[in-house]
Amino acid sequence: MLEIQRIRNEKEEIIEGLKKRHFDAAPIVAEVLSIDEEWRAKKGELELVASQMNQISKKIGVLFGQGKQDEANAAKAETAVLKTQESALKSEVDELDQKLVALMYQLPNVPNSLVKAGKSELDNETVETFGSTPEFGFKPLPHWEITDKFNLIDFELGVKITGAGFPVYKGKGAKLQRALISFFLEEADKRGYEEHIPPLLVNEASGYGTGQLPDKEGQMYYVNEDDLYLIPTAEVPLTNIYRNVMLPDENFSIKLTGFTPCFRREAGSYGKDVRGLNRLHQFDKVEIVRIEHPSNSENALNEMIDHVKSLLEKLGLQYRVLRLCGGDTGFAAAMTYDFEVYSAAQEKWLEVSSVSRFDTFQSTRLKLRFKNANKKAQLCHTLNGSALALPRIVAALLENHQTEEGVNIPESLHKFTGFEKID
RNA sequence: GGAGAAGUGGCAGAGUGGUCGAAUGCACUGGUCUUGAAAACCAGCGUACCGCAAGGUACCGGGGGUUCGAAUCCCUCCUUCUCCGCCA
Repeated sequence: MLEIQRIRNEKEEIIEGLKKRHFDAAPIVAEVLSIDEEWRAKKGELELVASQMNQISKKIGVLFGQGKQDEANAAKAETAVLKTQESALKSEVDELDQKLVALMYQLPNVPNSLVKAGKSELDNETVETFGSTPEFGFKPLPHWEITDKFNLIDFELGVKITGAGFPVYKGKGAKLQRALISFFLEEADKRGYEEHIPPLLVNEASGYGTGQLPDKEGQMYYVNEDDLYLIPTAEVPLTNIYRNVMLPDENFSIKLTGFTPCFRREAGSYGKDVRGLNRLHQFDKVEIVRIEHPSNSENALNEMIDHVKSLLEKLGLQYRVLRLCGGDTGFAAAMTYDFEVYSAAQEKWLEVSSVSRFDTFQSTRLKLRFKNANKKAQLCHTLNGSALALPRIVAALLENHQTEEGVNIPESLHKFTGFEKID
C-alpha cells in the first residue's frame, strides 16, 4: 500500500510511474485525494463535537461531586443533540475511511526508476547471462523421464495420495531435495541470514501484512474451520515476524532465512508448462528476507542478487538475470529481478528465483518502522527473494547434468547428498 | 475438549463509573554534585491521526454495547496461566 502522505505529495510522480505498468492510476488517485479531503473535514467536525461532549461530561462529573444535581441534569440534556451529531459523523467518517483503504489497496507499487515500461514478460530486460548451454552427444531427456528412469520422483503416487501437483520424492530423489535445502540454508547462513522455522499456516492479519490479501485469497489454500491460510511462500510468516514492530534506532539490517514447503493452488494453470516439476501445488523453497533502512535498500538488493548468482554458479547451472518490466513486476514490488536457468532438454528457460524490493509498500501495511535520528518513526524497507525454489532447480540439475549413464551431482552438493552420481 | 483465573505504558505494578492518558518503582534521557564513576537530588520520558500553531481526538488484549461520562459495567472473540482429559 502506498502511504497516503505520498499520494498527497507526489501525485504526478505516482501516476507517471504507474504508467510503466500500463496502469492508469489517475482516476483512483483523484478519488483517493477527494475522499481524503472529505475525510479530514468530517474528522475535524467529529473531533470538535467529541471535544464538546468531553467538556460537558467533565462538568457533569464536577457538578455531581458538588452535589448540584439539578445543574448536572440540566447539562445532561445539552448532550442529546451532540450525541446524535456525533454518531452520525462517526459513521460518515468510518465509511469514508473504508472507501479510502479499499481504493488504496487497488494501487500497485510505483516501479523503481530503473524499471522499463512494458506490458508482459516479452518486455523484460536481460541484464546478465552466465554459462553456456551444455552439449550432449545424445538426445537429452526431460526431467520427468529421468525421474522415472531412476525412480526419483513418483508423480502418479502423489495423485493417488493427494492429487496432481503433489509429487512423492523417493530414494536419491528425496535425498537430493534434502541436500539442496541444507546447501541453500548453509549458504544463507554464511551470508549472515538467521535461520527460522516458521509456521506453515498463517492468520488473516499476516496475509494482509505481506499483501496476499485482499484479492489473492484464491491462490492460497484456506483452512475454513480455523480461518487459516497455508503459506504460499515463507515470505509471509518471515516478514510478519516484524508486523507492528518499532525498531529502537536506525542501526539495523535484519536478514532472515527459512526453509518451508510452499502451497499454491495455481488455479487456472494447465498444459505442457506444468509438466513434471515445472509447476506444483506443493514445493520446497528457501527464502531470504531483509528489513532495511531505506538508504540500504539498493545495496541489500544487490547483495541478494549476488547471493542467488553464486548459488546457481555453485550448482553449475547456466542462467540469466532479468529485470522485469513494469507490467510483469508483481503488484507489491518496486523492482524485481528474475533468475532463470536453461533447461537443455525442454529447450526453455525456467524461473527459479525472484528477488524483489518493496520499499515501504509492505511496511506501510505491516506497520514496520524504526526510530530515526530525529526520534521520529519512519517506515522500513522490505526485500525478499527465493534462494532458491527447489523443483525447477532439480529439473535443471537432472537435465543439464545428465549423461548417458545417469546424472552427475555438482560437487558443492556432495557433502549433503552423500553420493556423486545418480545411476 | 472441560473447569477456573488473568490480560494496564520498555518492564514491574496501582487503579473497579467522573479533572485517569493513567499513581508508584525500575529502566532510559538530560542536568546538578564529583578529578572520574557510583550514589543522591532535579527535570524529562508512549503511539497514531488532524492542525502552520495553540491545541484537539483516539488508544488500558481485539471488536461491539450500556452511560452525559468506561481502564473500571455488559456481550463476544483472542491470548496466557492453573487443574482435568486427549495426544506425536
